[in-house]
Amino acid sequence: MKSEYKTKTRNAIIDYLKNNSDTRFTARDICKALEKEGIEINRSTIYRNLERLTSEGSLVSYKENDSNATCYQYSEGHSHCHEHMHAQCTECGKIFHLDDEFVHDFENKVKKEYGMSVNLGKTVIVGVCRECAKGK
Amino acid sequence: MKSEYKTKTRNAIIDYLKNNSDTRFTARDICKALEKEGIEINRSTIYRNLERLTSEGSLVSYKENDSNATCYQYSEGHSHCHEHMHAQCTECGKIFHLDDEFVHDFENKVKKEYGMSVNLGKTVIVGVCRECAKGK
DNA sequence: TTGCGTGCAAAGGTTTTGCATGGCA
DNA sequence: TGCCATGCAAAACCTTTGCACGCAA
Repeated sequence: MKSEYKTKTRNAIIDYLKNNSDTRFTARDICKALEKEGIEINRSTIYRNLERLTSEGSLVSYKENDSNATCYQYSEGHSHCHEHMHAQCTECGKIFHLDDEFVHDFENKVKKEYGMSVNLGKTVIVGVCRECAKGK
Repeated sequence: MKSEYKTKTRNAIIDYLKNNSDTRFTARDICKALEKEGIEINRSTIYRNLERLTSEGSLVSYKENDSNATCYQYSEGHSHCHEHMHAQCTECGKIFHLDDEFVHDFENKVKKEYGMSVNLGKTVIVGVCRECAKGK
């Protein structure tokens, strides 16, 4: 059992992600963004905090196929993100939380037809959102 | 328009992946596996071939959340992998090709409810397959 | 012979780790 | 004061790239 301290560094990171909750960032992105705000945080510290915040459920993390860096995004207070499916726009990075009934229908079909138990929390539907589709 | 040669190296890589088509490998995995068979191939060459084989559609590639390396897997002659959804078992890595009608129903629901146009080829459902579930 | 493929070495980028120092409780 | 967090430097990895040489056609 380990206790944790509240530090300026951790608050700066979580605040920045919270205020930009519709965007995903790499460790590098966050480092540079905070730097512009006059907050200099070492890259190692960024990584250590991102890892902790992710395991605490405040952030979601994932890899993109066209980049070698891990992306992080604020999870918008969805404390039960491991219980529902997500969808992400490849253009803007926005994440949608799919907690509708039809998702469970889909889940059941996959189970029935392929014998696979879907892990909702880890599954990310990939596509293009309405706004980005319009913008083209 | 560039022509391409058939080489022992490329054949060794694609044969290995073909003979282990239910498993995903990193570049490192492939390098070590072939080494055990007495075939030494430079890591750069592995990467260059994996990239080409993927763009040709012989392989599928993706990132896993718990590793920083790109995974590759033989695509089993599914030449239209960009047209249907996939599901992957987190235990054994096996990939299922979901080209059923219920997937399109799901796709339509996501479009209707969230305005998102699903990219079937890039979407991977995550879960645990029947065999791995039994094995536990 | 022509030109693509490979090996080698180096470099670039991401992420991790050890250790001393700094800061929260 | 007692620990946890941070900064710094170094290292571990993954991946890419330039160049000379090798090999397929």
